[in-house]
Amino acid sequence: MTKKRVTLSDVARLAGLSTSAVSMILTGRPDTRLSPEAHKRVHEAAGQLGYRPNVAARALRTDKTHTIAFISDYVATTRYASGLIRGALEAAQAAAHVMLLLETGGEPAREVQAIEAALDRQVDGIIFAAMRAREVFVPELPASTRVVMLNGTSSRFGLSVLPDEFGGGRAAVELLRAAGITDGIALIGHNQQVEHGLFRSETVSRRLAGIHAAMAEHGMRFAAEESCWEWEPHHGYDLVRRLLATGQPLRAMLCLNDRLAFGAYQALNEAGRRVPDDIAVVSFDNDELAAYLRPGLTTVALPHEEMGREAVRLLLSGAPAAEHLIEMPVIHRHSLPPH
Amino acid sequence: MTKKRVTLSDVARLAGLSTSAVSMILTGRPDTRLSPEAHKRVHEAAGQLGYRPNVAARALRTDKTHTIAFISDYVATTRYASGLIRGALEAAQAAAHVMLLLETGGEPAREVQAIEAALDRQVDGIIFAAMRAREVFVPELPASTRVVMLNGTSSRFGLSVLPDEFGGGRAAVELLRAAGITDGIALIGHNQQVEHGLFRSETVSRRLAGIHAAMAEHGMRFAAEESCWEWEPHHGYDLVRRLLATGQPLRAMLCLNDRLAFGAYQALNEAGRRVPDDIAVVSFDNDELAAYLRPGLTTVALPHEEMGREAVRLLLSGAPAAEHLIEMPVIHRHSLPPH
DNA sequence: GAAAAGTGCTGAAAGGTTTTAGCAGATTGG
DNA sequence: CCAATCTGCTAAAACCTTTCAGCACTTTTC
Repeated sequence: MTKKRVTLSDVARLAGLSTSAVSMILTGRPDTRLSPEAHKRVHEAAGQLGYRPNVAARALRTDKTHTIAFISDYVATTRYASGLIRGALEAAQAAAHVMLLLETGGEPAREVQAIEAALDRQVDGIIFAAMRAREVFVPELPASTRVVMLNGTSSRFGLSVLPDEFGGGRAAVELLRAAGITDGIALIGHNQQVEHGLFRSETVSRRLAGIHAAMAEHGMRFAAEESCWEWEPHHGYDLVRRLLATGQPLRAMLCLNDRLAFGAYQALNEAGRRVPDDIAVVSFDNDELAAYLRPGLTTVALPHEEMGREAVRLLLSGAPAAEHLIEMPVIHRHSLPPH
Repeated sequence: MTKKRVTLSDVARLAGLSTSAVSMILTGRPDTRLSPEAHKRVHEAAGQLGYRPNVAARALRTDKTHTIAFISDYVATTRYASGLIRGALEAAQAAAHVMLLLETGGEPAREVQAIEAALDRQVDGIIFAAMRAREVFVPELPASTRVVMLNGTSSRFGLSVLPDEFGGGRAAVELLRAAGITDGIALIGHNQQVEHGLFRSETVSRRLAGIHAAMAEHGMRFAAEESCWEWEPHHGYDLVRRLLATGQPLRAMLCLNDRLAFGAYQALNEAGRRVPDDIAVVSFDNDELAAYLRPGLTTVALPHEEMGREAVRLLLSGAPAAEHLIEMPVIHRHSLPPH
């Protein structure tokens, strides 16, 4: 019933060698001088017994666990999380590592607990993920611990992975231009406070900066800028309804995220305006929603999976502190008129 | 720079006791006879040094790691995953455990790898989660390993957690009755094959069984049953469009999931039918979508978080093999007429 | 009043691995 | 031919914890 695990010394016994020899051969140390014959015997014995090294024992000796910790503030509240997690998981698996998932709810006390839990298990590195990009508080940590910030920044840890929001902002404007739309554009979700960095995330202000840079470059101006604090569908709905009621002529809506765009669709629909013929819509994030809308929403995607992958690559590669920007690809669907 | 970790013997030295004594005191063994004085000194020393036990060393000795593995076929493809994961994470944390996340893509080879990776780390138990409830293939495993199936079943492991789909199906029908709707109901997404268990998941057929049981009980019959294989928004859209074109009088749509309902809304909208006044909609899952629709979609929720929580509770409690059904709560929004 | 149980603690073993130092014999360099 | 180097391998230490057996008494039990 309770089959004992097969250990190094079992293999050694079967191969007729010492455990040291077996260890060296199995771990593939380069400078070893053991005979090819010995190698063969050991591998055969290991295979035959189905030997698997005991990670705890190995960790004790080497301080390496082939395990990383993914500590995030929220995992489920936002659909964004799963992309980051999946990307990270994929890269970890590719590097033969395993991933510990920890959630803190953004509470400092739980952050400390999570870090301790991770450190106790001697993880090889920690990824700190924020679901909304922001400056993140990170508790005290031994200097030797490798850390990368994912979708967030920290003054203490310079190695971070962020979406290239500035480029994404530009891309959205270029999309409109390419469709021949240079005026009658409304910006939905814009928020004055954001630009001044008083409240919201760093990345959103970069998104706006990219948008404004591209507009200025081509001498374009928004026909309207509608602000709101939160970016949920009903905010988009309210904003666009109000905007349409003004009777102002409009050719496009540039929504700051897909949920706002979703609300915008609802309002446009109610008003009998057809997308994209009467009015075009461009947005950000590539939420799951975007594909469900009719017509499909053209949007500048948050490259969550790629960000997750890059984060663990950086973590494991020993890269120096730097800010890594991941391109935001545009997802072409049908909310822009063909050109 | 490289501060060495503080170890048990550091604490022992400071407290003026042996490591054994310190170990006993710190692990809080009940039968120990060490003096209160000693307890005090040890706790003080440990606190002062910031001692944290080395989990690897402990695991080596005790075979307990306070770590569980969550092995799922897909984590990100479906939004369902995050609920399961969050629930599991929450319960694990509450029990001072930590969770390893592994993904297999449903491929047997990767399943084997995932299990080995977990076993190598001597996890205290494994949760096998399926994103679509189904019979799951689980590779060979030492008999001593505790396993619970989450949102799926396995012939080999009888301990499983599933949504109470039968009850959920009944609840949906009761919802319609309570709103005074007993005829003119269309079932959207129904699939003949499903009921015969030829293809799709066990749980979906239970959902249908619950629906039909409740209908039969009240002598109700569907005015229409529209079938399709996949349950994405555009399927719902097509189905409902076709159905409306028949001109058949209808009072409600019972959609088998929220994405179908989403498509149904689009088709109803286009046809100028108003929800819930002209026609009511009830659905299943409580997808994120459901809250975004206007009017909000009343739906019978998949209790993913609670399922995740229950799974780790069962895993850690040593419960015997059994099928645990979690109630599907109805989420009242505004797609049914008030009564 | 002898055996048993209690007291407060310690030394050593065990758990499975990696790594360092080293051992005897063979080969090479000068 | 002596020393140095190479060769193929092993013994033992180290990593940090938990647990078992015991020590040298004192107290209780019948």
